[in-house]
Amino acid sequence: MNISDAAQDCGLPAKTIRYYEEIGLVRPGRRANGYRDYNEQDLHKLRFLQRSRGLGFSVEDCRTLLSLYEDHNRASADVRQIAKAHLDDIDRKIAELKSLQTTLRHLVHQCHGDDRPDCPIIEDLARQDH
Amino acid sequence: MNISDAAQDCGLPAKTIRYYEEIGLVRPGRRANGYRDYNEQDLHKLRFLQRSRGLGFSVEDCRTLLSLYEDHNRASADVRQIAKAHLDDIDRKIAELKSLQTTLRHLVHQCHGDDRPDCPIIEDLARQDH
DNA sequence: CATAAAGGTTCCCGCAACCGGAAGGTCAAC
DNA sequence: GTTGACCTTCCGGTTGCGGGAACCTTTATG
Repeated sequence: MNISDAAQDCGLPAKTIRYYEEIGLVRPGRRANGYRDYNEQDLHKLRFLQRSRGLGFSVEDCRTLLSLYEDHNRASADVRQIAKAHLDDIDRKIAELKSLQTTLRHLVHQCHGDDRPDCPIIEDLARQDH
Repeated sequence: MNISDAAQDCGLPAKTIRYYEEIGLVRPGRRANGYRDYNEQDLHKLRFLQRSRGLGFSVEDCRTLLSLYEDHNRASADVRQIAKAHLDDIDRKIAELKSLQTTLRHLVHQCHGDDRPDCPIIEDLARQDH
């Protein structure tokens, strides 16, 4: 199967698939003409990567997850630990963003947004006591 | 004022301050020996940048905000529009992250995380029907 | 059958916003 | 005078690709 069909199948751009090969994640065979040739196992991996990346795992996490996926003697604790760390990261990011959201919401709400220069947002940004 | 004192004052790393100069945000004067010399106006700008970046505005947004800050004929609508767009962006990011959070929370919760290979997380990542 | 379009290949640059570190000049203190 | 703490510029790396050039192969069409 050619790369564009594989891309269609797994939902990843061809560029991304080539990149994953370059960093050693999925190495398809090659035809006589040099074209990449994806078999069913390659496609499984690509779909796995698509899904993992879609859940926000870093590419390096995906590499580890993929090796655990293929390791039938894995400990589920290893998988769980990666997922838990990622979840904690997301929790932190959400908390940060919510804090920004609150501040910005107040500022945007206070600014009348007309053609006068008077602006609580700028005033806040220029305040000395942060 | 030397760069490390300026850094101390505004709360930005010296590396960052040099970078901001390189991209034309804050251009301090130079002493005879070539050292950067920050005056009170430069410090104001740096503090403004520190605060704006801290609220998550992109450096390019900060550039615009800084020019509005210095433009006493600005329209507050221009400031508000930037802040509003940024806020919308944050709202979207929070929504995305919350969705991931929900999914990951379920998966992490379902995995017992022991030394057996049986793992709902891996099974989900390997599922065909996403 | 010739040719054009659509696919494939490699390679290299660019993004955002810096950080780390090397090589070298300057300054204050002991 | 020399040590150490500054300062300078420059170069490379980060994450995860995307865009595009230059070139080859396959397929469709007149």
